[in-house]
Amino acid sequence: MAPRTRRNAFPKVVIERDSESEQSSSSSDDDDDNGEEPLSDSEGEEVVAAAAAGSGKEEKMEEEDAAVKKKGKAPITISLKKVCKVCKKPGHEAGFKGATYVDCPMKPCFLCKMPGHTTMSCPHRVATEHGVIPAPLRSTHSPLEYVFQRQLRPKIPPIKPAHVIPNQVCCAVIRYHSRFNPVNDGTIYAASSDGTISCIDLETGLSSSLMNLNPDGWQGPNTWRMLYGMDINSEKSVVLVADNFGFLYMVDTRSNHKTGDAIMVHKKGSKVVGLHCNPVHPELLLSCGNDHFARIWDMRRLEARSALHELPHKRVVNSAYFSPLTGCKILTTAQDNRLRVWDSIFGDLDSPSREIVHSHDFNRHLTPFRGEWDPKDPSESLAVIGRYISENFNGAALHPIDFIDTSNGQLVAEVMDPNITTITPVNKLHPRDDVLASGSSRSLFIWRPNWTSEAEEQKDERRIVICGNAEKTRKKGFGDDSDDDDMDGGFKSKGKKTKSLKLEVRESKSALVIAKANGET
DNA sequence: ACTAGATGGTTCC
DNA sequence: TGGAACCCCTCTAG
Repeated sequence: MAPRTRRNAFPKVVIERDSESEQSSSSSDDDDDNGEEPLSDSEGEEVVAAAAAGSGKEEKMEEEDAAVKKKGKAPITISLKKVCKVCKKPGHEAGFKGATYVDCPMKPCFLCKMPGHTTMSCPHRVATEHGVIPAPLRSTHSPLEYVFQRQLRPKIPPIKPAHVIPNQVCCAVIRYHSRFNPVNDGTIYAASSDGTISCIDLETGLSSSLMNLNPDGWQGPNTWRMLYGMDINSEKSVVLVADNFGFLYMVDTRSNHKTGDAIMVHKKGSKVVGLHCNPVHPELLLSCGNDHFARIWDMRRLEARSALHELPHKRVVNSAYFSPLTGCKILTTAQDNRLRVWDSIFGDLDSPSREIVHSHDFNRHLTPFRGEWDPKDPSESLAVIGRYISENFNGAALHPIDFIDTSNGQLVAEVMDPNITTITPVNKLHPRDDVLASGSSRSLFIWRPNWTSEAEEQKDERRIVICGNAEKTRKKGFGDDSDDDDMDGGFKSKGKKTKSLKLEVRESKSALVIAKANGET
């Protein structure tokens, strides 16, 4: 209706239908020159109309018309063809078919980022090793070591403990919101996106401010400093934090005052997202950030451009951790869908010992994924990390939590629960108990091994698939469960019914801490 | 049952 | 160098 009433001053509207023969033009000076690609000639708002197949076409066109009146642009093609929502081209469709995601064939593989195949047929997806890129031989130092690596090592049976995978949900909290930060015994040091560090006493609930990077308040985004990376060096009694402009700050935990000047540890203006103090060598600090680098620093000589080593990545580095027992290995998670492992910080650090392709290429709405070491693994090879792309699991699209042997890239276990459909980018294993805490910004789950009922193993033996029962709106056992006593530094809710709690999972030195704060406090 | 919007790194101009 | 457009598997309020 509306298009017919338009005058010559309004742009021509060409409608393309799903079948090529059915074409109509609503403009008065119709010249049928619509051989172009349906959506190639305009700004993109026509896509909306194109997607609106079926009902409401006329209303859509009226809206379209109104938009055109405002802009006075010409000409516009409205396509009623179905187009791929990813590449906007007809002939195929991407998206979920049931619980299976069908990839757009026009895009590179969503997993390994290489062209020529889709995620479904990606060699890294179907390979047993889950896509490991082996260490280059030049990482060996001497001919002797080369011989050892090549000829002797494979014959030595690896001492690999049987990994215990916490795979059953024992309590779950969905919908919580909180930003605290690391915890140390009865106190929490919190680094905040408002640029402050505060110290909170868990007994009294009182907090004191240690540092404020925005003393003048909001002066615009160019000056507002936000804290991201944080760790505590208890040996040196300092809290280390880093901001979104590439600078590192230190606060003495005894005097609760800032020590020294800010040090530029990453490219000026780039976000420093992770700090980790070496668990064995207190003088070593690891940082990572948005400038695509992870850097190893000597705490005794901390100044700009004085890093001991620079570990380059292809994309932003989400996290970087020393290994928990010897502190000799490094595990990083980068946004190029690769976990990287350096086997020895005292060896050749020019290139990673291994790159493991793994889907953690988060979209911007998610907390960045962080691969973390299993602190109980004496071989320092097991790592846990949430997976971004989903798997069709009995008709449900689930995002498992992967346990990966970083020595060979093998997927040891994938943990999931049919009731948990959310992505869990942050996962933490308990330092001694077989407990996994996993969560995102809005949810938290505690997993334990399923000893009572046998885990349902798929025919594929290398994988363990779990069926559990999570209570979606209410947690059970947490706080009432005496086993939780061993959560160092955490505090129980003393038998109270736990309703809406704020939760934060964090580690302090070697301990997993689950801090719970009642909304009242 | 549907969609807009929050959100941030990257790329292109 | 800065601004704008772009972006594949979210999540949820409306």
